[in-house]
Amino acid sequence: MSLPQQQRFPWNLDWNLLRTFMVVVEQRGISKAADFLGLKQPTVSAALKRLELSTGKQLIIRKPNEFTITRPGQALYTECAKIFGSISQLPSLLDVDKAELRGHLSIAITSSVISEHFDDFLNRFSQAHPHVTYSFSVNESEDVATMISQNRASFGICLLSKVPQNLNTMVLYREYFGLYCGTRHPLFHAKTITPDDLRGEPFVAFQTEAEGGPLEAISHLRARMGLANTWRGVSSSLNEIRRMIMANIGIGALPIHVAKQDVAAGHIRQLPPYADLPMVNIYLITNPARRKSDAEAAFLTACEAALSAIDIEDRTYALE
Amino acid sequence: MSLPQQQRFPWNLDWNLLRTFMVVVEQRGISKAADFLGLKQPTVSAALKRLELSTGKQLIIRKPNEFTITRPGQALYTECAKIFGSISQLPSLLDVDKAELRGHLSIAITSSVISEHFDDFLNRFSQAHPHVTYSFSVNESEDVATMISQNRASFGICLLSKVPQNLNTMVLYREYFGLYCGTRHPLFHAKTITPDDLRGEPFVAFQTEAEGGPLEAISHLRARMGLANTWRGVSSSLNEIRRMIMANIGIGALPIHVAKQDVAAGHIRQLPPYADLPMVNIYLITNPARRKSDAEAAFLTACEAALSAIDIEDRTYALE
DNA sequence: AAGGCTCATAGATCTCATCTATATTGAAGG
DNA sequence: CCTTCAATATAGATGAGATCTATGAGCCTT
Repeated sequence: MSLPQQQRFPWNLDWNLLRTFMVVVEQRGISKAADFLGLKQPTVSAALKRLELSTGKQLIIRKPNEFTITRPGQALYTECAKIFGSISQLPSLLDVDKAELRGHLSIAITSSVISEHFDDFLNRFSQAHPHVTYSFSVNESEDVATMISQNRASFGICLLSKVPQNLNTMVLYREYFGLYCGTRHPLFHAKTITPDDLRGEPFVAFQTEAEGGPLEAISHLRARMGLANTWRGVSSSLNEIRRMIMANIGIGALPIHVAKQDVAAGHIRQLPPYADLPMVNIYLITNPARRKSDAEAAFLTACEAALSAIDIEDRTYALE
Repeated sequence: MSLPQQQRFPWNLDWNLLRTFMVVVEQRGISKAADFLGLKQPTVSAALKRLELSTGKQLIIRKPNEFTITRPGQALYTECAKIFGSISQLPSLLDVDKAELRGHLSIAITSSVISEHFDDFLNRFSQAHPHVTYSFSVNESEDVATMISQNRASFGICLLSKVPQNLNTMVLYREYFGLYCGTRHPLFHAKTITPDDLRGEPFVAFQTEAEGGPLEAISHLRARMGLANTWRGVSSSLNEIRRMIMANIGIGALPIHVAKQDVAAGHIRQLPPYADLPMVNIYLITNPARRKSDAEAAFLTACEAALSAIDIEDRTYALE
């Protein structure tokens, strides 16, 4: 449970000590800093000692005659001064009018995005800002990335075969893909299924399973299991893949957290393998060059907050 | 004495509340934040209330059912997240090796820089870093600025007629210029001196007193007092101006804090006017495009700290 | 209505930053 | 060599205030 010491640092640290340290450096002395701060000398002395304990570095060499700031101390001072600057500007930053947030968000998204977390977040954001409007355009992942590059939408949500330059990305969630067959498939009612049973089976596939695409890993999985060499059905839409599996056009891959309810309802059945399944990241991408509207900025901020609060493990959708 | 409320903000604020606020936003709730922080709910509730009191803004609308972050709250969260980020990176930042700072500082400076504060700072810095070496090249202000633009020196110290684009500047100190005459000048022993006594008097001048130069204000002063139309001596060096004044080549302007000791020693005498004297800033200029060495970065940091500690009023050299 | 969430409030408690007082250190000066 | 001075460190007392427990109030669900 305990994180490495490095990670805990900002939590254990008393942030006010940074301000005190800044003053000590600027006033060149503990006594002078104490005067400046309206405190007594032992107070500041103790504070500095606490900070040195937290950082694990000697920051200032202080003797009756000497007062020298060590190299770590110099570096720390620079940062403290910056932080102080940010905090100084907070009042004016907060002085935005409280008018209802208005504006429009155009979101480019792929069909296969299914995430409780994201729906939940969207719900909360729309409740908090009832005057923000939304448009969703559904596209293939590649086109989503292109639209964001061309600044034609506020954000994109899609799969990525490689993280593009010039775009900011954050991982919304992760999913695993498993193989499934429909009720009409002979294997659906088999007692046990061995990997060999899949040999030569026809299959349906996402267009993005092609070599070089973001779902490339799925085609590797198929190759590993020895399925047929060519597809029998193809689509870029998750819903159509699901339809084709249930219609028994072929075996196909689905995100297991999406398939789960269909499995529970007895519509489809998962096939081997059950471990080492391909994992895929679903990204929210933005164009840093875009001049963001208030609504877009607020959305991004809220989204970052939401993602910070949830560990990536908890946004990794696996069978529990 | 009391600064505007805005200025006091970073001092009055408990910086740790920023961290708490960040968690409240990310966890979407006071109770959840309390769990996360290992505290109890009323504690966090009180903390948030304190923060809202400090900022003077409602940050979160919290009711048993509702949890909405206001616009100021959103803005604050963004900043808090940034600050948290900086603090998280502190440990690695402080992990610089403690080896003695070495390196060289090449400083381009004008002749007329005379400042206890700067000498004092330089002394302390050189004591703290005995292995740093220095070279001073004395040039006219304009050339100093050019050298820095061309990245041919670490820093420059000079007068500026206008603050240049593309260079960072900070005011080292301010000085006032007064008019002086030497012992051999008839006015030196006059009982009283009226402004009219200066009419038509010959004078000596800094080259930078020319129209458009940084000391332009001095030529305006001369015009106001009705001195002769053309100069009798000119130099870019303060020492030579001083020499010419004492040699009675003409009346001349000197920084009053520099002239003070000569006045006290009976070498020169100040002439009217005694008020509304031209004020001049002496700048330390740096080239932001320069890739700074460790020594240069440390020097700048230390210099910023020193300047932050001393109010500009106290770096304004006037007769006290 | 009852139960279960949420957050706010009140009062008790106890931690810990701050204080006063004193010791230590090293330099400067008689 | 022994003060004096000016700085920092240490020790112990004190008190403000952050934290706790306990309770109340509002709102939703069952």
